[in-house]
Amino acid sequence: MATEGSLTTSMFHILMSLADRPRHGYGILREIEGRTDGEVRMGTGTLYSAIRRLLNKGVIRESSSRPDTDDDERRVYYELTDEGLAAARGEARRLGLLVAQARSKQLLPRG
Amino acid sequence: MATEGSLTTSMFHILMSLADRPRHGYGILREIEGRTDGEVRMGTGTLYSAIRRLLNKGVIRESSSRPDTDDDERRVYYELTDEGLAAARGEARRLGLLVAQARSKQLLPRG
DNA sequence: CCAAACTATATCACGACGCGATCTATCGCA
DNA sequence: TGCGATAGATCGCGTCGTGATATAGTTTGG
Repeated sequence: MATEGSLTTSMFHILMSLADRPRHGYGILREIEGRTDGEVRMGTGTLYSAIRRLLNKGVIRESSSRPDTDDDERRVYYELTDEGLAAARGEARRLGLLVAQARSKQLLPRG
Repeated sequence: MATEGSLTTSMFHILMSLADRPRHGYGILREIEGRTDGEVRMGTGTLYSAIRRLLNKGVIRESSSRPDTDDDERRVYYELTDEGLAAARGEARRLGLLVAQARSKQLLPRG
């Protein structure tokens, strides 16, 4: 839709994963699965193509920080840019409004 | 993503419009714009192609009920099916969880 | 000790979807 | 009469999600 700066659900999930700390691709996958109790399972095709697009948009970047223990040299770490944090907050705000509207339309309990 | 029965944001907006009463295409457009304070403006390309897909999915159907006043014979009215109401509630619930997660990641005020 | 499962990244092709542009036609109003 | 709003519809382009497939190192259970 013509909603400035809005993100797809996949992209928002990825930004949410990176909101608290840098993570690598596969780690993002597991964080999403864990956070959503296994309800959301992103495939690697979705993940890596979304990462490429997010890099191009400038909302994430490769991170040089790596864990001092349990590292794996194959990993590529990513982190939010300032624009990425702002984009994530904007999308969270939009979704919050959407949920409030759903509640007022009796689509949720305590509406 | 591999999230059973999930809807795109456009589709969810349309189902929300139909949650309280049947509406016609152009009416859905204006309801969305009004409900979101003009932040979301869906084009007719998005609208009518989404309506076709929602009809095919069986979540909306053409409605025979028409307003007794201020009608316009050009209009085509739509309403939610039982499956459509369930789908809208499911999506609202998923989005609510997503917003709660965003809040716990400090992406929203009062998090 | 070896196979299977897991970790990790990456690409491809297909289909679904968003979206602006464009078209046709009617309606309400000045 | 003429113009803007209402109303529905389609087209093509570009974006995106997705499963399949490939490659390869690591861990773990039997």
